[in-house]
Amino acid sequence: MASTTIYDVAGAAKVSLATVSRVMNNPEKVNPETRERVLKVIKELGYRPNAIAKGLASRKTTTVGIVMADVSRASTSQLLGGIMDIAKKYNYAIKIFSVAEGEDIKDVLRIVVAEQVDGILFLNDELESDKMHMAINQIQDDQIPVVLCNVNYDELDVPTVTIDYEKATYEITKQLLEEGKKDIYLLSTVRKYTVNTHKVKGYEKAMTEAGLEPLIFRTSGDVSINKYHFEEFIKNKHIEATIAVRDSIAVSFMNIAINAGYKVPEDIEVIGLQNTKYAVLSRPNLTCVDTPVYDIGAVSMRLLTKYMQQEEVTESKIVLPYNVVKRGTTK
Amino acid sequence: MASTTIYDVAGAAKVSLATVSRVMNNPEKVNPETRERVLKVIKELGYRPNAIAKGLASRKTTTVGIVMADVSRASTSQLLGGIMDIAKKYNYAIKIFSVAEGEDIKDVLRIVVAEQVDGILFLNDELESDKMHMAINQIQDDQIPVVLCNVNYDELDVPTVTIDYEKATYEITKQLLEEGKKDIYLLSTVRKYTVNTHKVKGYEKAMTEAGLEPLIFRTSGDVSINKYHFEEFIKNKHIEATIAVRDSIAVSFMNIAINAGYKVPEDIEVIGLQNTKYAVLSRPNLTCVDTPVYDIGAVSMRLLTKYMQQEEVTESKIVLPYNVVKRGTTK
DNA sequence: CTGAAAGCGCTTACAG
DNA sequence: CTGAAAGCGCTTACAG
Repeated sequence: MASTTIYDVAGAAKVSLATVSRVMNNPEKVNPETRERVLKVIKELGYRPNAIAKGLASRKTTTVGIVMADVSRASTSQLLGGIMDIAKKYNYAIKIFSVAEGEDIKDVLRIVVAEQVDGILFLNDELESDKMHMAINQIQDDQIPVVLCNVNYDELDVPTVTIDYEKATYEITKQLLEEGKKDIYLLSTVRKYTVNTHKVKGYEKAMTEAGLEPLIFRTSGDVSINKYHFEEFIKNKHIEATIAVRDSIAVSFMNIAINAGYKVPEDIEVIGLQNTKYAVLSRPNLTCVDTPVYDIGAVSMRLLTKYMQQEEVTESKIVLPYNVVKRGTTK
Repeated sequence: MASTTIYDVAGAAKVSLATVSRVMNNPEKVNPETRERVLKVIKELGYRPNAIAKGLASRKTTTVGIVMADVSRASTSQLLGGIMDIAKKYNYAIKIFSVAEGEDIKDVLRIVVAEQVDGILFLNDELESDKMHMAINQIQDDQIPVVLCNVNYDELDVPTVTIDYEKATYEITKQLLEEGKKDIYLLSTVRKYTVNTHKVKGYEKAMTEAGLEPLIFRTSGDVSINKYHFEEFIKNKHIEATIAVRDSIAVSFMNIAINAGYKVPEDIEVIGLQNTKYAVLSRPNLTCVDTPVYDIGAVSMRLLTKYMQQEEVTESKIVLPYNVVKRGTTK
């Protein structure tokens, strides 16, 4: 069954294809009566313009490209949730692209550009920083709007939507310090993500201001690996509180600590910096800085639509607010 | 900076655009010397064919459409992981579409079709069953290949990749029965997903065969809701074991049970039917039927490529194997 | 093996 | 307000 084209509609409505096109794109330029007649035929035939042909003729595909490292990561899929909802609202289609481990971002980008997207969203921060810089320069040469989503390179002048992870971590560390805690560890990852770098900075600032040496323990994001790290860690260190860059790391640590005989929060307080579903499935439930990942996705997509439609943008770097959710792992 | 077109390449290589096109699509039809010359220019100019123009001219977009209810659900994003990896391997681009709560699948489908995808993948089973049937009929009328991914409508003759949830649940229930357990509850959802229907069937079969009345407790997938359900549940029932359709439900139940004074697995055994990351972040770790969600995504994408490229397909309904991972919540 | 030409299904100045 | 025509960047028979 060949699908119906603009010619079919034009024929049935006894107008030229130009008029049908206008009815769809500039209805105000068409005589109301003609317009109604065409609209009726469109509905009868169930006509929908071929997006590919439209894209070629108008040189706008109404499609955005999303570049990410790993879809299955919880934050990525939540970002996607926000992005999809807003994209739907503004009638944008979404193409997704992954950068595999070891693959060159620039290669992926050339594909994205060849796919003729109207704008690009970079998700998260698992992509190597220096390559990202080059990649972004390249896109900007191509004149195609980009927004960075949940990642922040301070030194780059690129539209960005994120939260102030440094401040969040600084504040939560300070709260622990004010309670009189001293042996506060930051549980971070071995691999250096820019977002985690900001968290480390905020933590270090708070500790240093309090005259204390920062205590950072780096491990893997993989539970089956960090488990062993934590078993050693807990044996050898005196720990009063931990703040983890990811909830799953916080929960993994807490489970090991409790199994080793510690009480949470009485002996050790534990805090996560995300507020994912892990936080409400742990026992006790995890206190968290709540980072609005869905919103970051939604806002970044909205920002991108502004650039694509050449609307005026007053703020190109948007920082969303966060808040703290107190649960059972803190006093 | 306007991007380079096939004309630029043709000009620089002193051939016609037809030859450039052939070099890219049917290299064997081009004289080796000419081919090398063109290839060299392509590399120099960094030429990549405009995917949109190519799609229009060839009526193949090398793009697949993925239709889903909710990206942020863990199983969806894992399916996507498998899909993306295989799609990349076969050079397919991916467009994602969501069906919002209350939205008509047919409306979404008309968009998908207008976007000119070469094939469609339906993810999971959150879409209303009767509407799905109509939707699938519609696509098949449009002659566009479809594969169902991690969902199975027995009564529909549509290519499908899934696992045998009924058998898996039957077997795990039987194992508990053989240990002498009788008060074995199935924790399912209030909303009826087809996949869960299969799980219920397998469970009921095992219980009935053992001469026992099936014991099904239905609750919400939302932890903040099912928590209260479980508090009542545990007060009023005698429970020896539970099997949950989702890991998060299993963990949520287990936390309530332990807080109420029960020991797991001594008093109550708990089993999940997914094996997500939740299973290794619970205390104790959750015994699970391990369902290979990534693989389901990968295999379904591979199957779809076969249909799109008109390769011969020997099996249109693929059932992947699963296995059981014993951890701390069973004896 | 190679090129000229038609066509994919639209949009968009340009006339009228 | 409407239509004829050119063009978007490719592919693909058809000749040669």
